[in-house]
Amino acid sequence: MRLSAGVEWALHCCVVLSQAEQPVPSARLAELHGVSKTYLAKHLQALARAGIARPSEGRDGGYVLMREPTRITVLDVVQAIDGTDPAFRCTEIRQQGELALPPRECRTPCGIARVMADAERAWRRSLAETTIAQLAGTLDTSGLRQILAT
Amino acid sequence: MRLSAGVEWALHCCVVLSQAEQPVPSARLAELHGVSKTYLAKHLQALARAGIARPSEGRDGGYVLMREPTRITVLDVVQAIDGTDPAFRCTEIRQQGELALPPRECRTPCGIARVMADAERAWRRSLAETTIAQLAGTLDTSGLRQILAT
DNA sequence: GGCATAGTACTCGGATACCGAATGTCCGAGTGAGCAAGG
DNA sequence: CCTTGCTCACTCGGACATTCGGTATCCGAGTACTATGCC
Repeated sequence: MRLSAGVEWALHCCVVLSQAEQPVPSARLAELHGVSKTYLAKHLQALARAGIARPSEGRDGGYVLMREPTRITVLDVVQAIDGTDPAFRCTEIRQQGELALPPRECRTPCGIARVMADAERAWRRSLAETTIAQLAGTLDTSGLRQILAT
Repeated sequence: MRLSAGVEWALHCCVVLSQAEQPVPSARLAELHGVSKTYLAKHLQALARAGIARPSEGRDGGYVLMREPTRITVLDVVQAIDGTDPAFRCTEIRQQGELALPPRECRTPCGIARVMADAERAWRRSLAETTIAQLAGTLDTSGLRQILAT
């Protein structure tokens, strides 16, 4: 199980955007973090599709957060980049092969799928407990604000 | 984020093995579940490397669980197949690019990495709460035992 | 009848192709700001 | 001085290569059972 590197990029970008008063272009965000400009742009598009950031075009354009940083959770960003599909997908192999169960015994979810779903719920609940604002609060943002002003 | 299909296969196989009194060959396990024999064999090797199942060779050989089903958790199986590497890997981009932090401010883990690690801990804790024995207890094993006896 | 031995069929194990998704890159369409000219 | 139109640089957005891990397969090495022949 592997999480896309874009998740890390997007989270850092959201922290930066939470401190910015003006739109920040994707190329600028990439420079600030030392990552690929074009590939970061792709992930920022995902943030826009999810309603987390809003792009503005033309000169002096860039991305702006659409909600207060206190109302954007880490889970929101992770799901925007990585999608909302569950990591574990039950293929119902209990209905396949020699010891296949009859369909009428499969009205309730497979026990294995239930355990995996519970674990992912716990994972999502944990991620939803932290907001972008809290992340920004854990680090010194004075230097960040100064750089953004220029 | 996507979990290997082998995880589902391995969990089902462990449930079957928990009900078997004799070694069960990998090819037989594949038939029982209607999955690829050779690919399942690969995952069973992973279970063996993790000390969950033990293979015996030669005729009438096969796999046997190495511990009581009550002492094998779902997490054990998931980590045997999927590995123990965390899904989120911090690449320390806070030390890269224009707003790189000085190394002395990076003695403690990045706040983002901490949040992600906490979530994965919650995920693992949830998976560790269920054992193979409990999974086997949720379904009717009479038919399974009968098929295994033949 | 008991035992040694050779045969055999069955098992696992690692080395080898294949495929899809994540990663990374490029160029074109669109837009807003700024400047210049005219009133 | 204000308005209006144009220009232009800058932005995003989607379409196009490349790399890597998961998926799937095959054949060889090794072993335990079994049948057979001998004592």
